Amino acid sequence: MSRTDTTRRGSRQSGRAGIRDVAAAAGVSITTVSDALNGKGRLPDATRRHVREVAERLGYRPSAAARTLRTGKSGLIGLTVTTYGDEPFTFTEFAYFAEMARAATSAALARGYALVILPATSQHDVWSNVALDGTVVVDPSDHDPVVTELVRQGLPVVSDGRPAGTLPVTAWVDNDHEAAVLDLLDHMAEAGARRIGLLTGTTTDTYTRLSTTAYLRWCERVGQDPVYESYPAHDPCAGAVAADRLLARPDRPDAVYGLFDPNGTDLLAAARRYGLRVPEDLLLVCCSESTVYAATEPPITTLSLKPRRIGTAVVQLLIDAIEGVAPEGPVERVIPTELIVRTSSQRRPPRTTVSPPRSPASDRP
Amino acid sequence: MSRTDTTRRGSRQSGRAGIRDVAAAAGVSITTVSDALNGKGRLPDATRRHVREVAERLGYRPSAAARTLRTGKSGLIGLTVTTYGDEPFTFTEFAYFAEMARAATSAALARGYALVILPATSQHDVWSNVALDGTVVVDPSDHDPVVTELVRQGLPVVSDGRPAGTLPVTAWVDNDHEAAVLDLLDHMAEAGARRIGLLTGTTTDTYTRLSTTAYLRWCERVGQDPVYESYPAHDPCAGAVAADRLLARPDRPDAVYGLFDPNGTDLLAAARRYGLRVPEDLLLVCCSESTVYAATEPPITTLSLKPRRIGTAVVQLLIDAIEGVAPEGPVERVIPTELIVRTSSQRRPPRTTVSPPRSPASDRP
DNA sequence: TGATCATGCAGAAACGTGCCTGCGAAGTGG
DNA sequence: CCACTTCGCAGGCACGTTTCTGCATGATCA
Repeated sequence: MSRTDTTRRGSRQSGRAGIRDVAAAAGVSITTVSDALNGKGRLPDATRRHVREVAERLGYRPSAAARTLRTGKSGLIGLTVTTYGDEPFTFTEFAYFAEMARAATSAALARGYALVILPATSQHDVWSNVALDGTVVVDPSDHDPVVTELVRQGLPVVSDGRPAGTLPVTAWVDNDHEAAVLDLLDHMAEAGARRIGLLTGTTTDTYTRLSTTAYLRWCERVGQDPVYESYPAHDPCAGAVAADRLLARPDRPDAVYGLFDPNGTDLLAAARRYGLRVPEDLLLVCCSESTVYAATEPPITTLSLKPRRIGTAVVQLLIDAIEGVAPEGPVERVIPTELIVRTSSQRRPPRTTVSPPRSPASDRP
Repeated sequence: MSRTDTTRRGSRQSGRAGIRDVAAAAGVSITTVSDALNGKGRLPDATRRHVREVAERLGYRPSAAARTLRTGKSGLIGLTVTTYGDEPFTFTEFAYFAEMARAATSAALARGYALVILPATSQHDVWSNVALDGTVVVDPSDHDPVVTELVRQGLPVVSDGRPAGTLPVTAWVDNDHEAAVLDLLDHMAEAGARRIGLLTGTTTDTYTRLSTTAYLRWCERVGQDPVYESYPAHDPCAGAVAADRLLARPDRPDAVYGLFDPNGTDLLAAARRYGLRVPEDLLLVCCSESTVYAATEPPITTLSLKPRRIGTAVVQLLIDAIEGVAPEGPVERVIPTELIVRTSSQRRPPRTTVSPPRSPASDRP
C-alpha cells in the first residue's frame, strides 16, 4: 500500500532519478534518504552508507529548484554592473570590472556559492527569473531603483563603492578615493609638476565626484587654478577629444591625471600630436588596471584600485550577511589603493635616453 | 470557507507577497492570477488589468524557485572553464576567455537567460546546487567527465572547441585552426621567412594538437625541418624559458609563431636578449586577443580567434537546443579567424624608421 | 514486571507556482 | 422550451525536496 503510493507515477517518468526512486531502491523512506544524504537525523552508519551507495548507483542528484523552494536559499548571488547609457553591456570593457568580477567569482565559489552577472538595465524578466540570495552592486547611483527594490524584497545588498545619500545597503567596500588623489597629486608635484590638469567625467557617480572634489581641494590648498576637462565616461571617442582639448588650452598643464582607463593612451596620443615629450614636457598618470601601460612608450604611471581585493571583500561581506554571520548595522570596508610609478611621472628617470636594447629584467619585474 | 483556505497561514508570513496574497487582494482565485500575469487562459481584459494592478501594488514577484520547479526551466545556463592544473581560477587570465565570456553573457541576456560561470574542477557541491538548463563547455578534454555527467542528466551541452573522440555534445563551435595556421605560415613565408619556428604546448587539447599538426604538415609541404619548443601552457615562466630556448638553438628560426597569448612579449624579450631586431632579423606572430600587441615596440601581428563571435554562437546554439528549436543531429559551426597584420611580420613595412612623432591616425584606426 | 527512554525510521505537511479539469451562467440555434 | 456551445473562473494536483511530528521496538531502571 505505502509502496505503491511512493512510486505513484513510475520511477522513470522524468528521466532523472528523484529522491523517491532512491528510497524505493534502498527499501527505506524518503525521510531516511534525505537525512542520510544531508547528515541529519539519527541513523546508524550502516543505513547511511547503504543509502549513499544506492544514491550513487542511481546517479541521484537532488533538484536544486526543489531544495531552493524548500529552504529559501539558492546558493546564487548576483553581480550587478551599472551599464553606461544605452550601451548594451560594457562589462569587462574596463579591466577593473574584469578583475573584480573574476575575484568575486572565485571568492563565491570558495564558499560554495555561484555568481550570476546581471546588468542593472536588463529587462525585469531576468531579474525575477533567477532566485538570488543576495546581490553585489557596482557603483550604485543615488536612490538606485535596483537597490531599493532588492532591499524591499529583504535581500542583502553589498555595494562596491560608497553609497550616495541614504541608500540602504547592507555593507559597502570602497577605496579612499580622496586620499588616493591627494597622494597622487603630491607625487606629481614632487616630480616637478607646476600646473596639474584633470581629465574627469560628467557622470555623478561617487568615484567621479569624490576624485574631482579632492582635486579641487588640492588645487585650493596649493594655490593652483584648476584645469580640467569633463566628458561622458562611456564614450571612448569623447575621451580622446577631451584629452586633446585639455592639451590645447592656453593654460596648458604640465601634468595630467586621467580618471578613466583609456585616458592614458588618449593623453599620450594627444601629447604626440602637440609635440610634447613624456615625461620631459608632460607628466602623466591615469587610473587603470590595464597591463597595457607597462608596455607603452613610455610606460605610464597608474593608480590601481586593487579590484581583486575589492571583489573578494564584497563577496565575503555579502555571504556573511546571507548566512547571518554579519554583525549588527552596516559594515564599511576601505581597501587601500596602490600607485604604480613608471616613467611617465618621473621627471628624472634612471635612464632618460631612448635605449633600444632594454634589459630583459625591466620587462618582467 | 474557500477564503480561509487560501489564506491559511496569514498573508504576511514570509515577508514577501505570494500569489495567494494577490489572489485574496484581488478577490479572485490563484488560477486567475497566474493566467492573468502569464497571458494565458481566457479572461476578459478588465479582470486581467485588475489583477495586474493589484499585483503591482503589492509588489508581487513570482518565486523563481517555484516556477523552476514547476516548469523545469530555470533560465540559467552554465559556462564551464577547464582550469589548468591546480590553478585556482585562471579565467580571464587570457583575454580570449574574458572576451568570450562577455559575449556569451550578453547573448544569453538578450534571450532572457542568465549565465553562471563555473569552473570544471569545482567541488561537485556547486554544480548540483544550481539548476541549469544547459551548459557551455570551453575546450573539453577527451572523455570529459563533466560533459558525460551533464548529458547523462539530459542537459544540452555545447562546446567551444571541436570535441575530441566521441564526446556526445549537442553542438560545437570552433575555428578552422588548421587553415588559420597554414594561412599564417604562408603569410610569413611571403614576408621572407626561410625557417619558421613554433612555440607550442605540451597539453593534448584540440587547439594545441590541430595547430601543431598543421605546422608539421606545412613544413613537410614546403620541405622545411620543423623547429619547435613545447611547454606547459598554464605556466607563464615556462613560456619565457621556452621562447629563450627556441632562439638559442643552433638552427635558430628567422620567424616564429607562438600559440599562446603571452608568447609575443616573451619572444620579443628573448629577441632583445639575443640582439635580434624585429622584424628585420626575426618575424613574429602570436595568437592573442590582447590589445597589448598594438602598442609594443614593434607592434606584433596577431591571430584573432574572434572570441566574441564564438561566445555568441555558442550561446545561440545552446538556447536553440534548450528551447527545442534545434534541428536533428549535432550542429557544427566554424567561425573564421582573422590575421591582424602589424609591423612584426612585415619585412618591408611602409615606414621602417623609428619615427617619434607618429601620425594620430595610426593609433586609432 | 511495568514505566521510562533512547533509537530507528515513516507519514505528511509545507514551499509557491503552473496547469488540467470542471462547473455554473450566459448566449444560441432548433 | 430544450440541448448545446462558449465564456469566466475556481479546485486541486503535482513539481521534489526538507523537516516536524509521531510511532513502534528494544533497552534500562525502579
